[in-house]
Amino acid sequence: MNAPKIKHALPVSRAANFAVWYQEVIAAADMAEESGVRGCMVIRPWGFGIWERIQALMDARIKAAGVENCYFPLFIPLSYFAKEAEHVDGFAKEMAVVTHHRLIGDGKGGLTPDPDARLEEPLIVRPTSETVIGAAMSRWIQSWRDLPMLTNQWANVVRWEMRTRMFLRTSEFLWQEGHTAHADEGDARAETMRALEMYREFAETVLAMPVFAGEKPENERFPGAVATYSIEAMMQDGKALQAGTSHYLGTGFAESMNIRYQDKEGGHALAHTTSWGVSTRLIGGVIMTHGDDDGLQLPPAIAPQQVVIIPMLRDDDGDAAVLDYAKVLAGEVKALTALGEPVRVLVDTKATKAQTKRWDYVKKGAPIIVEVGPRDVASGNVAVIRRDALYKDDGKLNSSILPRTDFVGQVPALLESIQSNLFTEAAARRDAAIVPMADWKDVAAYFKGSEDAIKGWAQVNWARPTGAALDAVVEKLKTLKLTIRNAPLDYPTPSGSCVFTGSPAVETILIGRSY
RNA sequence: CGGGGAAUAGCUCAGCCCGGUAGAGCACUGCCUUCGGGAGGCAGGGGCCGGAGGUUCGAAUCCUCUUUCCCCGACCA
Repeated sequence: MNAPKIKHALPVSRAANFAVWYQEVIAAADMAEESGVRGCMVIRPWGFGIWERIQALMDARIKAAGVENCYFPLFIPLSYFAKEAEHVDGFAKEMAVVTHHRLIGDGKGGLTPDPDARLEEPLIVRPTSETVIGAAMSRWIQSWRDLPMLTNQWANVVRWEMRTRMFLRTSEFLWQEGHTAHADEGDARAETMRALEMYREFAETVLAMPVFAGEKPENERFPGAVATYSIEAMMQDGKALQAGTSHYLGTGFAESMNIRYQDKEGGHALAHTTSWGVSTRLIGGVIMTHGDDDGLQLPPAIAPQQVVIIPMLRDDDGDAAVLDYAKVLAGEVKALTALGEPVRVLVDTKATKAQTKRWDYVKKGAPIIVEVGPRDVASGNVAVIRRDALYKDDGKLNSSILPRTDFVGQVPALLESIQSNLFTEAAARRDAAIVPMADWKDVAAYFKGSEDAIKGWAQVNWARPTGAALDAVVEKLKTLKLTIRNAPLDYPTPSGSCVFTGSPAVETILIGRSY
């Protein structure tokens, strides 16, 4: 092996320190930064641009399913929360509470909540909106004719997490929460699965992030849910990321929020509700799925700019011609369609050095970077860099010179190929890191003392133990910092016995470390 | 909530032990030479040293109080 020496764009590699590398990508790509407010981040234009792409494409899918967007208040009366016991237990420890509505001077030049302005009933800053939306549904739903009621909101929520990491777990995060009410269990469960499949398809085709859609074990259920499903992605360090969830809530929330309807026979019945969401965590998933030692790599579908044109300006008389050439090129590319949408192209005319810009966009993960200089103006060429093929075999930057018209003709295919390459590579990495195991001893030996090694997941048979038996399993896993990720829906029913209980297995589960 | 740090220029930090005119690198501004793997030279701009008290002729530095953030553990999209 004599691997060529490559000068990478980031000071830290994934192999050297994955956690530091992750932070470095976010900083180098100008995605987000610490805000000075505990656990809360400032999302910068490039990072927010990615979120806007996610929003646009997810929102289209949500609307296509007949779900309507609405908006509910940021504040939830404490009493709403108290109605659903399990739910409040699950969230009580991590909620921000508003207790006053006015400040007064503290006599020392500062401000303090006015004791006379204490709220009669404290308000919770929403950690999720089942309860307020449930209260609204209670008003909106009278008859079987009102069902199903399919709503969604794009919002920020707050969970007072102890430990935060940008995009993965922040005190405040942005998400979409779907809330639906149905006449019966069958219809509600169908909606739960519909949302789960929507997330699976979105993760794989839009984010190029392979995931397993499956059911979470009982101990990992959303507080108050009857069944919780997730999509689970594997990051490049082998850890799992829960990238989206869909819950069948049964009639528990309907009971506590009084969501009842009159059925065709004139009787009264409780609605069956669901909720489902994905958050800005998806961006963290994209970073850890596709990022490399040169920074972020964006799937073209969510890249704020898919083609970035960098004019090589020298601050002389030749600049005007280079700029004109770049603008003509941009116009040609903009007129194209790729992945079903007009191609997003940027001519970066900022008065900084072209070389600096090139590496800036490498770190930001722009799929295609095009450099045009005086030589290209003269020859009718462009210099093209594919972010997913940055280096040649000899370790040199892989910049290919193409006639401009040839390049323009190739753009849609190029973007589509980058999109599918990213998925293929990620899927290969993930599949190589999933090991089927037949015995608990094997699992323990495999994961023992491997804090830093990329171990991925174990795939084992499972008998769905409950109660004390399940608790024992969870404890056992905890000693190795492992959790059950989910039981993938597309795994066939196994024939062997459960690695934990020895009972006949009913499904196959994935076990791994997680974020 | 337990255990560690840290707070000084836009950023990363030094200075503090041993009080005496506020520092470096990067970034930024200007000029010159460069330019397709992230350039170099010269000259500049920029600070209430987290906040409040105290000790002292004099405090970034010593003392007291306070606020906030970051990292490591139990909870989570």
